[in-house]
Amino acid sequence: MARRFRGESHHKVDSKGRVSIPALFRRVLEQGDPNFTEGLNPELVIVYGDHRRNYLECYTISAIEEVDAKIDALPRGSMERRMLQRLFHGQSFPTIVDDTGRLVLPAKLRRKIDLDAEAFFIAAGDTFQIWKPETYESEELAKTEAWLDDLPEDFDPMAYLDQAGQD
Amino acid sequence: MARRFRGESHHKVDSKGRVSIPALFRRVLEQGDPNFTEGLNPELVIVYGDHRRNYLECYTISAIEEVDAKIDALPRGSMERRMLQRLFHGQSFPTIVDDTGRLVLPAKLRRKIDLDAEAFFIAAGDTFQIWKPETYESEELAKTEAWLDDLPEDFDPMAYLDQAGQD
DNA sequence: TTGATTACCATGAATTCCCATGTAAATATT
DNA sequence: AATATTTACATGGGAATTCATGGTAATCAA
Repeated sequence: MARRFRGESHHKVDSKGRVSIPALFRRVLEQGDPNFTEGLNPELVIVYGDHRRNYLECYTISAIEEVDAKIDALPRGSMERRMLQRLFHGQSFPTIVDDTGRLVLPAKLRRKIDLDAEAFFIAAGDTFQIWKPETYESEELAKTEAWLDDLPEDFDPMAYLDQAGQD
Repeated sequence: MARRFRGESHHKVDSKGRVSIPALFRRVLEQGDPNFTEGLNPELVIVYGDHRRNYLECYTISAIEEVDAKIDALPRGSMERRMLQRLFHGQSFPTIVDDTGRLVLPAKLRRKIDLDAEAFFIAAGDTFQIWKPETYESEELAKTEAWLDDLPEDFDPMAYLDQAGQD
């Protein structure tokens, strides 16, 4: 298993769409790019999805290559394959970290998630996500709260950990 | 695996059939043309298929060479071989990117997919497709919706990714 | 010779490149 | 331990380049 992203933070987005990538995430992007060498800048792929998705999901090169391999393994012409191709090949944007550790988000992507002066970064396993802070707060947190509310008062989410391997 | 096409975008088609190729796609076409050198323009092959296909599928030179090799490997005189030859050799159009990064689509090809003032480009695996925007939306998206409707409310298409390796 | 195709030139907008600065964090030095 | 130095980070600005698109002239084809 490759190195994981961890952490969350806020960063300014300037008028050209430039936004700093959390420094810790940069280290992971570097390790996840087979072509990366000291002095160079790592590449990555931003998957933005269809209108229902309101955040950007960022993949390291090796993470996206794993996905590509899985898609290639699906039968040609199958609906599953078409769907996943549309998402990962069509609705995505390949890019590279710049010399100052920033990402440039094209206007199209910013508009899609309604991003303006500030972006929220949060790790999610072997990818990380970029949200408009307000969206994240209202949408994601609300979802989590609602979910926790359905559980017994003293329920400990850690319980799920042990369940995981057994399915 | 060669560099993949990634992304989607809309471009104007002028009265002469000229249409800009997404800049990122051009880089892939360049890398996929064994004869390409700095200063030159890459070649590519557009497969348009029979009357049932309503989009154009564009191959890099190396991608089409792979296809050709596979066809050559089929037994002479076999139906499979004849079918594939008709599609890839007969119903296709070899061309070249022009100096300004555009493709010139002959009237015949435009008519075939009923293309007029605007074209939609979308990456799909190691090729990219050119659609009339309206066709793409109605046809592709409708198909998707119908398909999603058959699935459980909260189903995540991503689940197919994990399934993929196991079949 | 007339409609179509190809080659050249032009331009505004978007994107990339290069350089600059303040500040926080890490390391070295008395 | 306290202070000085260096290094890494986050952010900003302007110049240079690339892109998408349109137009006109030259070349073909029949």
